[in-house]
Amino acid sequence: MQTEPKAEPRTPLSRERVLRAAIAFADEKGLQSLSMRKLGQQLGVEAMSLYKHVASKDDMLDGMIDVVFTEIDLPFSGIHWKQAMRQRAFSAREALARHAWAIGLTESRMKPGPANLRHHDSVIGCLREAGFSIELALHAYSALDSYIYGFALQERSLPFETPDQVAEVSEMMLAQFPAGDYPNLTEAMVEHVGKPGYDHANEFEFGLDLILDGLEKLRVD
Amino acid sequence: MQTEPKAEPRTPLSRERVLRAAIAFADEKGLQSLSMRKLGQQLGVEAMSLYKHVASKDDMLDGMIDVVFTEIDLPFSGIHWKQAMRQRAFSAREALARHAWAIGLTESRMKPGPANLRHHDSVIGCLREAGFSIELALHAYSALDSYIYGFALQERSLPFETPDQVAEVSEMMLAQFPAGDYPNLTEAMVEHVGKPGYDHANEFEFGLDLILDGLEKLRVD
DNA sequence: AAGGTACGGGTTACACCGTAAGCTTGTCAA
DNA sequence: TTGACAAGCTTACGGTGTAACCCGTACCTT
Repeated sequence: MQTEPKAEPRTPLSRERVLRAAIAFADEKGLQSLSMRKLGQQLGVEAMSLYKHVASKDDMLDGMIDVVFTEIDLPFSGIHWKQAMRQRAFSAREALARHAWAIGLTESRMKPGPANLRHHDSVIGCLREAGFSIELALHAYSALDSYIYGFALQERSLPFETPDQVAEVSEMMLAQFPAGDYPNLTEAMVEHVGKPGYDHANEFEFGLDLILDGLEKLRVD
Repeated sequence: MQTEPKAEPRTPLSRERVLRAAIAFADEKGLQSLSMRKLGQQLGVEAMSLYKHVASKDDMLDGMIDVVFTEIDLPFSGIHWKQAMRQRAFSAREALARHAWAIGLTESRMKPGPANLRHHDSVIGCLREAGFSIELALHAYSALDSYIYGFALQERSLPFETPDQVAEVSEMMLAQFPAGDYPNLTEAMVEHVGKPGYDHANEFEFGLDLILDGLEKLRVD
């Protein structure tokens, strides 16, 4: 039995393809259950074959993070810095919500990839151009990114997504307390549930504008 | 050979002791290398014995997080809300810096422990007492905690700790760029390194006060 | 005192993990 | 033709979380 001449023209692997598949897997099944073996299976390949395109699993995670940074808009030039920072922040929040696993990979940020560096450079450039001093630009960047990442972190750790789930979870938690244990929290949750118009995007904007308005006042005109 | 009557009076395990040992281990060796076997070894016990006091490793991680929350000061009552929030924020940052692994365990926050709930209740109570409406109190809490956690997240992912390391890392990164790739980032780093007085605590306060000042203006008197 | 029972340790075993080392095969240049 | 090389596969090793089970001791009930 001779080997067939052109049996399977399967598209060859590449770092790009491995990273995209890994991201898709993590988006769907969670970072926890992403293993080299399962990823290989998904790609129709043995686990060890992945190592031809990726130095190690950690290297793969680094690469995945940098792809996520690719999806975050750079601040647009030609518009007011505040508007540029707002749009960048929304874009970042969306990307981090889309890839909930990314925010937890803090180890990977110690070796920032090119997309990450490019992003840093672009944001600092935008602020400098708007008249911020170097120190103030760095402070502003730190404050904004801390807020953005922290919000994404909290959003990700919420045990609900839809308003229905909010109500459901609230009731369960309220029923679990000995009723008088957490009075302020209880009050807040009851009030919270009573208002169906609550939106995460609103919540995000509130803190973001708080910071942006504060920065505007500190800027040197 | 009969068994000795009172050979080893080793202190018995308990959930408390397991959690404390796990925290100490994670503080020292990192969360990555914390395994049930190694933790058991540290406690002079087989790995499986830990499961008599802890339902699973995840349950242990949940417990560890709640212990960390125990170390965060509740907002002091009897002082100005702004001061209370400031001290709480500093305390939280310290605790999260002390236990760098804690910020990454977002999964565990989906099942908040009693210390966590108590903290929530206390903060909301402090803000309500200061005259914030329920909505504004929740918005304020969200903004502040997003900032605090995000700052801790970023601080943890910095590849340096001492000012010497800052200079060292800066030079390495600058040498690695093709010199003109990231002009703004380069300028910022050069400037940054030139100023030895830079302090993380300052950076933290900057953003924190930005938010607190903004909140003060929104509060209903 | 006798028997039961619950607790807190240990032992073994299993399925899964990342990856080092070496093997095979197809492609293409010399 | 030959030889190098890239990109797959196979095997194997040490580590992981944990289910299932075993066993001595302490205490409670009768």
